[in-house]
Amino acid sequence: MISNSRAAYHLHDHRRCVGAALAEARHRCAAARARLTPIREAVLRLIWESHRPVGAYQILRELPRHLGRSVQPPTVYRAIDFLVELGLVHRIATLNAYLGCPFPGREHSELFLICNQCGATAEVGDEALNAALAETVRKAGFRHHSQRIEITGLCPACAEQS
Amino acid sequence: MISNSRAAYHLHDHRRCVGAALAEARHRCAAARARLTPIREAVLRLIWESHRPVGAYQILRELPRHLGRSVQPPTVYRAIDFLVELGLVHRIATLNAYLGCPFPGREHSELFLICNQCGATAEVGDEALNAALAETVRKAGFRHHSQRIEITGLCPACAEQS
DNA sequence: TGTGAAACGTTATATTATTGCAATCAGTGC
DNA sequence: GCACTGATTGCAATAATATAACGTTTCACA
Ligand SMILES: [Zn+2]
Ligand SMILES: [Zn+2]
Ligand SMILES: [Zn+2]
Ligand SMILES: [Zn+2]
Repeated sequence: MISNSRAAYHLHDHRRCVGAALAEARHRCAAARARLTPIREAVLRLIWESHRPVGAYQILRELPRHLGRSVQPPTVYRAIDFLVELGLVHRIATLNAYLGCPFPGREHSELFLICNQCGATAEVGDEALNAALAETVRKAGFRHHSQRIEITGLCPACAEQS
Repeated sequence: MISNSRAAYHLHDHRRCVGAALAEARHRCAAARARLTPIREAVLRLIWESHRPVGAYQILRELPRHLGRSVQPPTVYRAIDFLVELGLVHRIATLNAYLGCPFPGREHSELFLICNQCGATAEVGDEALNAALAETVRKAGFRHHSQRIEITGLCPACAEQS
């Protein structure tokens, strides 16, 4: 099992999260012969400002802080699509929002733990869970392409307060 | 494990699906002292015309067929919200669409198998899977309130053709 | 330096969902 | 029956999210 729940829900050195995400982004772009343009990097940095999913129009509003100028919706959506395509960012469908992937390219369950108190969202990958899910799906006669698991509840930090 | 994949993906007597859904709706409304008004019933019937999720504005466009007159978006959304609240309908977040629940009130995994060829979508409930998922979530220190699992791929019927 | 594909700018529009308030309706107690 | 009350619906406007279409610029590569 792989998870970033420690970082997502507790005080930590978030600069390391950002640094790792950017390094990984550069690495994966190079590997895919794709370009991490200023706009794409600015969007990625903005998404990585927290462990909370960010909406496209929030990105649109706040991008000038990172980019020095404003852009139009298609530009933001193109950057998001690019980052999602490369596996650097996930779309959280129930929130219509986007979240940086803490471990691009590694074992994935597309499993997200969304705190509905503070909004912090962790990602978990679990091989055993994937196997159980695949088996359930297979029993239904279904050919499995992609999956997405969104859990809402209380993160450890918020649960402690209540 | 409970599933409606047989019905969802193959030829069957769909009138039975509709009849069961309506009977269940009446039953649950009575139990909750809620009213299955003509609008709500028409929306439920429309959603149950197939095993494919239906968008809110598609419902809006087609509702006159069932209701004899047209309505405005808030009316449709209110009816949908009511049906979702009662567990008679599920929202498929990745499609922004709504699907009738084949077994309201029973064991739920909120697990949907969406065929991206024909659009037919089955629902599965699996206690073992729920347990595995709950355990994974618990290990991350998260307090689990609700879940939603959306799988895309090929249904048995479409897989056979390819 | 040319050249083609990728990236971006710009305008407009599509799609999905909600707010706020007034009018109406259904049941309840008298 | 009749007033009261909360639920439901009508209606107009608007918010929030996402995409289409097309021209221009940029950039890797030859
Ligand atoms: Zn962090
Ligand atoms: Zn990820
Ligand atoms: Zn059916
Ligand atoms: Zn269901």
